[in-house]
Amino acid sequence: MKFSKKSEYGLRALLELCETYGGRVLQRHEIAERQNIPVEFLEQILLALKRAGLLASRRGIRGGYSLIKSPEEITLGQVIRILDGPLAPISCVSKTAYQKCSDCPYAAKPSCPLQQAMGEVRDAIANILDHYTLSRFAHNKLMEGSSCAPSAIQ
Amino acid sequence: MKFSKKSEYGLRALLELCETYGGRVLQRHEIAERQNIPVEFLEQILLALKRAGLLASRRGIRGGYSLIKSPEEITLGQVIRILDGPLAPISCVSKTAYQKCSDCPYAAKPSCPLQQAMGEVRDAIANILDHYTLSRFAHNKLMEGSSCAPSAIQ
DNA sequence: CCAAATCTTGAGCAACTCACTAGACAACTC
DNA sequence: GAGTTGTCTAGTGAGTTGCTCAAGATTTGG
Repeated sequence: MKFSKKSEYGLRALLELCETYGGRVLQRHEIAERQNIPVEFLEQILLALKRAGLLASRRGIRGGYSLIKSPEEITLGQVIRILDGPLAPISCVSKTAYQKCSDCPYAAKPSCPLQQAMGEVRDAIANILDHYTLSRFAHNKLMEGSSCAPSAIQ
Repeated sequence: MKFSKKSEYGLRALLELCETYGGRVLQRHEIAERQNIPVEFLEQILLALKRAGLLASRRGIRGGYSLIKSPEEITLGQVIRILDGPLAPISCVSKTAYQKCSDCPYAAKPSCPLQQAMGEVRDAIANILDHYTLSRFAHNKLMEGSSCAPSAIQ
């Protein structure tokens, strides 16, 4: 039940691109250095985000990437779906990539316990991530004392 | 962002074991057949659940597995954590298996955007699964018309 | 127009994980 | 003590993840 590095890197890269939104372009190595991401891997991620219409790019010596959608319009859910595929914890509850369970004895019946439970989980995840805008996401970076404190951890 | 087959099979197996709770034991092949699960794989799952204290087993010709905790006391969250590991979507927000991000530039800072967002997701997932008891889970099987209808799907 | 810097594309790969299999062994019942 | 069950350890093939490499296309500066 993990998100991939791809999503993580993608979101961190967008954090940088948010900062220069409307201004200059960022080159892949700038993003890579600041965010500590292997540059060739980052490239694949940026290209995927470009194909999805979030970024624009320019080649050549003054080239680089830039956000072309407002950070208000982009949600974490969109980004993760682009890079990681559907959010649903099992595919029989996915709204974007539904697939019937092949081996589940309840697949044919009117109600499946697993579908019921996992559907709730899917909705909860989507509800958060599809309403979490990039601008709110980037804003967190600036706030102080909002606690990553490892005190609650064990 | 998927749950493994292991968790799925485990939950489906527990559905069967719920039915005979307090009564007779179930043999692995009975569970395997009814739930359409490869029997040797199921075995590993049942053993893990046994080691975690949810099941008891008996060897020999009258052997088999049985639930030893009440379905009211077992939650889906417990089961999934036993079989799949922590629920957290990235390990720096796990409460049961925290690990500091190695490469994240915000790891040292007072607040990390990713941690903030993923923490919310973690809490939402845990909130559902840690309050979803096995007895409520098993109950869904019996209800009619609660709709797995693929109408809302695309 | 040439050369350097950048993005673009596609292929490749080592390590890991997932889903499952196999086989030797231990314990229980009749 | 024979047969039937669970227990344990190891292995394995397919697929995914995370990353690298190399050959191109495009832009700009000189």
